Amino acid sequence: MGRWEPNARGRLAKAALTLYAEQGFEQTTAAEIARSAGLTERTFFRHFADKREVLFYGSDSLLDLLVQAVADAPPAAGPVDAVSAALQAVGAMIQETPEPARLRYAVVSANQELRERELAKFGEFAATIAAALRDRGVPELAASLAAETGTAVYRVTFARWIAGQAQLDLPELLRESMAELRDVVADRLLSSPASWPPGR
Amino acid sequence: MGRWEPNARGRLAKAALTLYAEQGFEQTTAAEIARSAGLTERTFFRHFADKREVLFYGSDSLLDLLVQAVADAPPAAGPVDAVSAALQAVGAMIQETPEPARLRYAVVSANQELRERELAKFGEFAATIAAALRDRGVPELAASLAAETGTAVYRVTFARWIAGQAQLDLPELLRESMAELRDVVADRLLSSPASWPPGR
DNA sequence: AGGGCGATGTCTGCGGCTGTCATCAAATAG
DNA sequence: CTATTTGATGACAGCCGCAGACATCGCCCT
Repeated sequence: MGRWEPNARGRLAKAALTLYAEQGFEQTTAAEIARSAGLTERTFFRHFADKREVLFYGSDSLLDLLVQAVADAPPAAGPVDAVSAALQAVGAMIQETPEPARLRYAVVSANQELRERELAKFGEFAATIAAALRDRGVPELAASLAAETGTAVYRVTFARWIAGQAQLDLPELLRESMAELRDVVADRLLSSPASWPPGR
Repeated sequence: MGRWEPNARGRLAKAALTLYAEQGFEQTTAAEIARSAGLTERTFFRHFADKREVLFYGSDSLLDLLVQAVADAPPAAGPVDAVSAALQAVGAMIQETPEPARLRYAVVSANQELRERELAKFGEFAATIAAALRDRGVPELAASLAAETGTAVYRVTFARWIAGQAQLDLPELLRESMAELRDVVADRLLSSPASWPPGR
């Protein structure tokens, strides 16, 4: 056995999620988390840039999954299909262990700063997906739109999955949402007068 | 003349933008902004919840504009058209005074915390738009998807407008992006093998 | 056996942010 | 016209998030 217990990062992440869930994010100090994991506050901040980041431990691996799934899509697949497949891959992985996901979602939803950080993570996801699409030869604008739209669909759908007590299949829900989006976007300009919308 | 100079909030916002642009967000203290506006640090935090929020002074009025534009769309217009019109209205308003918008964008882009806050603001916009769509009778899922997708399109397009040195017409760019999104989403499933994407 | 290395602890300090109370001019009541 | 209330501000004290600097100490490599 080493000088220290192994997996300090993981212990901190676990302790943080527990404490945040028990007593709230704002009511929990970094020193408290560290103590709960048998470490000091200073060490906490060596492993995580700030008090929020500890809740997103492991999200990097999802980035790899996204990139891989986009790259693995058949060459003939359009950008939206590639993104859809990537999101379904993530959805399937999340669904494997729903309980931590639900707990994390509850904690994040309860706090403004955490919601902001989560949106930033989604922004990173979108940027990564867009880059992977460009690697497939998708033009810049189409790649950005497909990636941003895809993450937006994921957010909306994940919230619905949580609200449905997770009895539903997340990848299946994602496919349905993508289909709904296609219909909604295609429905535009139906029976609208020539003078509207404004502009040419 | 009153006991104090008028418009403390506006003075703080102006001083903050100037200082953030000159020396960076992190290098600027709240006390410095307050002093620059002839006030104290404590008063700064009475007017703005935190150091980031001061950069988003006035964004509430955009919310009103969005709600109004969605409500004013013709009854026959679909949700995506109503959202598109609302975004164009915002784009037109932003375009009226491009310089502050460009400066603000540069400051926000340069700092992670500020980018997070901006995403949170876009999230509020999306939630507000979705509510306005539901008031038009649009079903929950379609409203959320249209609103989130619309704000995503706005973000991508605004960045392109800025990058183009703003010689372009923002509402026009927004229309083009919406058209591109429609094409990209409609293109899905073209010539993809039956075994893909996974699932039914 | 010795020396570098990496993860941690300790100490110290700044800045963001808040609670609390005092102040004072302007609006309002009587 | 005076008394009172109100609302914005200042002054002061304090917690917590977070970071720099330095010491410690097992582990690994030679």
